[in-house]
Amino acid sequence: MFARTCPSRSALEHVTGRWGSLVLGALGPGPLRFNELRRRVDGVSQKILTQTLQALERDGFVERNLISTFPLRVEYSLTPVGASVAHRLLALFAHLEAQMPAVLDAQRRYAQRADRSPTSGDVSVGPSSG
Amino acid sequence: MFARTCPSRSALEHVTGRWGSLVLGALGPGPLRFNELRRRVDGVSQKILTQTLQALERDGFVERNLISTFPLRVEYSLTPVGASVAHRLLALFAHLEAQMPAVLDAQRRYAQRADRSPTSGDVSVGPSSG
DNA sequence: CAGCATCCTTATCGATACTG
DNA sequence: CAGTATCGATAAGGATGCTG
Repeated sequence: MFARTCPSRSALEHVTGRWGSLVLGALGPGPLRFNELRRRVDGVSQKILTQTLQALERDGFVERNLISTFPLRVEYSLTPVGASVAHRLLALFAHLEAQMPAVLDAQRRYAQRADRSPTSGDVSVGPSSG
Repeated sequence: MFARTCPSRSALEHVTGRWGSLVLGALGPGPLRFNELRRRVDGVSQKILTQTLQALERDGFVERNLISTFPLRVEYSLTPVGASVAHRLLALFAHLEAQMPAVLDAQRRYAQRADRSPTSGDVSVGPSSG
């Protein structure tokens, strides 16, 4: 896993990538359609969501169900393997949220130890053009 | 967590980022020095490792211990919060590795459903210039 | 609604040189 | 050894227009 040549590295990158983890987490409670997913995973663009879903489908974490009505409908759901991964991701999310007070406190203490200019921290999450 | 404006998103990105997760996982068993870490997290450059460690230190997941000998020595270790996060990450890693046969199988089946050209899959992990 | 193709901007990353 | 600073290549990501 720590080796670059290990095939699990690419799967890990899909699962833990910026969007992969959020998509898997969003699908945890149940199936979602493309735009539902897009609203849930706030900030993701159509292109990136498509890419992410394809990578996750290729790895067998996500299943794509095409419903050929009009307008077109596509439902994404977790496979058993994907669900087991999502379960652990959601546990990580919850744990991380629970630790946020400690994290924010650590960030404040870190900012004081060295004189970082107030704008140099990475608080940026992109422009509001989502 | 799924909202872009939530401060936990940046922490999540550090924890689940390409290198953040591997660094936290590598520090799980015990403290490591900079270059030990660099060897363990195969493929990471000096610059990126520095960046990653600084982000993790800022969030309070990693502690940096400077030992002012000659040559200079720095030991990185997990904080209690970092350890709890790393614990869950390592569980995820192990689970992911256990699922790799299923993942590789899914990738093969996916490649057959649509005629992806054999070289278009993302197997790239960069050149061998480590 | 769901997704592809294209262009273009921006961030990521790696190689190099230098400090302590 | 550990880390900073800078530069150039590359890849990720966003905006737009088009298809079914």
